Order: sequence, then C-alpha cells, then structure tokens
Amino acid sequence: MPKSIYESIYRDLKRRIEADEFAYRELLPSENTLIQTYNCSRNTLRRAVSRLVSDGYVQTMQGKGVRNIYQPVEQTSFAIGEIESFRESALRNGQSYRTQVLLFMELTADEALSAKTGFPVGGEIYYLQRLHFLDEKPLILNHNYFLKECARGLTKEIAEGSIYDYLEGTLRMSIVNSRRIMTVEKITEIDEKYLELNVEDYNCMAVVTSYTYNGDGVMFEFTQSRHRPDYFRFQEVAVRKG
Amino acid sequence: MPKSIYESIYRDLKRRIEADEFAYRELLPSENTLIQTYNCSRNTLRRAVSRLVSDGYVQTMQGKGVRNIYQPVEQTSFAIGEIESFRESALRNGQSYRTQVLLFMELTADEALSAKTGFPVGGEIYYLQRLHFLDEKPLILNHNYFLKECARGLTKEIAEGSIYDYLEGTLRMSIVNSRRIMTVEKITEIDEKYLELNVEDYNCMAVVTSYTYNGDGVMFEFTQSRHRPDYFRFQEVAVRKG
DNA sequence: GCCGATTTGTCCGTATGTATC
DNA sequence: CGATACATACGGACAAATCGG
Repeated sequence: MPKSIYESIYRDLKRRIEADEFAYRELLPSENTLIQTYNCSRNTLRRAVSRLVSDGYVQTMQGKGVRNIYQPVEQTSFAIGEIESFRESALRNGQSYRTQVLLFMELTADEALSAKTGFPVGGEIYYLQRLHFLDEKPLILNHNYFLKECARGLTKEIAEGSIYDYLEGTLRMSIVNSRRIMTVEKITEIDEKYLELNVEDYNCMAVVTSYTYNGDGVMFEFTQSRHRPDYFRFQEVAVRKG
Repeated sequence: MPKSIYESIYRDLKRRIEADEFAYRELLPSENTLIQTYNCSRNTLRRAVSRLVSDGYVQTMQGKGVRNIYQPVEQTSFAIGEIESFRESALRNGQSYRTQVLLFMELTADEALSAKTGFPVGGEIYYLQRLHFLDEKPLILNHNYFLKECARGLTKEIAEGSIYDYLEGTLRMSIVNSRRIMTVEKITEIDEKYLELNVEDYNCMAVVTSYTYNGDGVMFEFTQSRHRPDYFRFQEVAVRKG
C-alpha cells in the first residue's frame, strides 16, 4: 500500500514504463500533462520522477523532456541501493528459497570481534551461520552477528525463516540504512563444503560485508555474505554529478 | 563552484560533519535552526539534508531530529552511485595514477559484439584495452567500447589521459547515467599477464560491466573493468524502503 | 494518559531561471 | 523571438511522531 501520493504516482509511472507504454528513448508526457493526469502539485510529481531517475528508468533533460531509458533486466540479481532480505529478493524473482541454520550461538564481543565488526567490546551477540538455497542450490553462506539487545528472543527457528520479519514485525524495530562493502576473497573450507565449490574451479568468492543501522541509530547487525562466484550478480545505476 | 543554494548548503553540512563538528550519533541542529543559519527556505534545506541521507552521513527521524551517523572510511574504495573516472577516483584518494593503452583499434559491431555490448549491428566502434596503475601497481584492466559517432577523434594519446575529459570538455558531451553490473569471473591469460596475477593465488577476479548513456539518451560506452581481486573494494549505502 | 511544543514528513501554489525548439 | 520544458527557490498548511510536563 502506497502511503503517500508521490509514491503511488511513482509506482504507477514505473508500472507504465515496465508495461512498455512508452517506447525506448521516447519522451514521457511533460510535467504539466502529468500534473493534470494525476491531479497533483508540481513538487509531488517531480518527486516521483526523481525516483525514477535514480532507478535508472528515465533521464530528465532541461528544455526537452523526460526520456524513457528503461530496458528490462534479464537475470536474477540483487537489488542495489535498497535493503532487501534474501527472502524478499527470492520472491521478487519468483524463485523458491530455503534457509538452513548451520550454527546458532551467543557470544560476547572481545577485542578481536569488536575490531572486525564494530560492536563494542563486551557487547552480547547472537552469532549465526546460515546457508541460503535458491531453487535448492546453495548460493550464499552468511555469517550474521546481531546485537542481542536489539534482537531479543531470536531463535534458530526464527532464523530459518526471515529474521527481518521478526525484527520489524514482532520487535517493531525499524531498519533504516546499511553500509555495504563488496570484495573478493579466498574461499575457506567452510565455503567449499557448504556451497559445493571446487577449488580447482573457483578459489575465491564474492563477499558482501554490511553494517546495518536501526531507527535509533544503533548498528545492530554485522553480516558477511559469501556468495558463490558463478551466481553472484550485483547491479546498480550510477548518476553523474556536476 | 556550487551552482545552486541547496548544493552549497549540502556541501557545507557535509564538510562540517566530516570535520567532526557533531559527535557520532549526536543530533544535528533542527530544520528551523538550520533554515535560520543558512537563511533559506525549508524545501531548500530539506533537499540538502536528503542528499546527506543518501550519502549515508545522517539519518532523519520524524519527531526527533537528524542524527549524525558518519564514520570515516579507512581504505581506498571506488565511489558508488556516482560516475567517476579512474583519474578522478585516484585524485580523490590522493594516489598517483597512470594509464597505459595496450590496444587501440576501430571495428564494426557484428552480431556477436552487438549481443555482448548492446550496440547496434553495423555500428562503428573504438575498441581499447587499457591498463590502470595506482602507485605504479597495475590494478585494473579495462576493455572499452565507444560508439565512434559519439567519441569522434579519439586517439591513443587521449586515451592515455582521461577519455571523459575529452568527451565532456572537447566534444561537449554530457554524461548522464550508467548501469553497472558486478560479477566474479575466471581470470584470462591477458589478465594474468598484465595484472601480474598468479593463478595459484587467485583464479578469478572482480568484473564491473557498465553501460553508459549520454545526455541524448544514447548508450555510447560499454566497458568491462577487470579488477585485481586483492585490491578490489566497492562501497555503497543502501536505504530500506517501506 | 493527556496536552502542547518541537521536529520531521507530505503537499500545495507560485515565481523565476535556464535550456530547447 | 516566443512557447515549451525542466530546475531552483520560496512560503504556507497540515499530518505524524516524539518528548516533556
């Protein structure tokens, strides 16, 4: 449910573009036309369009108009600039998914863990290893560290479903933003075992390290996602700034 | 030179945050206060702040305020959500850089190339292989394909400097946005040779494939950047959307 | 629990600037 | 040159969330 006018306009325009209502490189109706179509103010419409720009759907040209540059993307890929759980991503791509919890334990952050994760020394932590399957193929091995005080009551059973559903739904926590760093690292024995990799084939993998903050500005999650290199695909739209 | 009020406010706030004027997790002055400070309208200030949000510098909380969550980043990394040439990126990180042109040729897109790059069949193309050095270490091997009609007069000499400077400065082309896809691929003999890699060590590398559009909505560049895995690092800030 | 003050979020209308045709 | 298009900026109104008394 869109909870604001600009968002419903954004969604409608996005839908129309995806439905091929405008040819590739064709100009969309002008701002004034769209304002009349949606019966909204100029600011509201511009806000919707600016989100389409950052999605890479259109480009605006002063004095000319707004051009459709949307081209459908072929393959499975992880969304960029947006926080999405594995489950959400799988649903979006219409695939079957499953999560297996390999390890669930509680620990206290020592110097080494603190340096690695950014959690305060002495902080109580849930540490999980989870294996994500897409269409019954093991693709991602996650090392999750959650600050216990923010994720109280987390269990192995919950972790087999969606942890984010639990945090947002049951604990009423708001998840705000996340800093992610992508690197390429050597595979470990654990990776090799669970992701069914062969060192002869690939000896390294894509690693996404993320630091996630909640609405109170507390970094409550540190996660290292280790992806099978042959299935890893990350996409983004970059915008040139003056 | 900031060419707008909101941008100069954005830059000033960014500078103040980077200069540690506000403690980590501290609230910034309220909107009303900042409006008086900068003597601007509410919309203008909010626009500046919203850019800081998408930069991951602050988070806004309805009813509470705007919290500083900026933490300086330690290492060299490539900017995200922004198109940046190799040279710009090196300058930003205060490193010495050099570009070596391994190959410069012209060709016509056939079916195979068209399928790979998205250029129309029969399109005339400049094809370049370029090796980028940072602090005299070969880090990136680029395969660049430029649509000839958009990059007329490109030479090997220009390509040893900044191609973007030439396109934007001399040809007055505006570069607007770019779609990038990150994957992990096997290293090739060319990679091994020029990036001084050892297959025993790493047998794959980070590959960034990008499709870049100009202000006329023409996809004029297709580039495959092959990065040394041990130096590759990509960073972004993701925002959770309702 | 209520109320009022503060703070951010959404939306509107208008005016002016600048680029394109 | 005028008409059209997007870009920037201002000011005002109300909603929603938070916090303190």
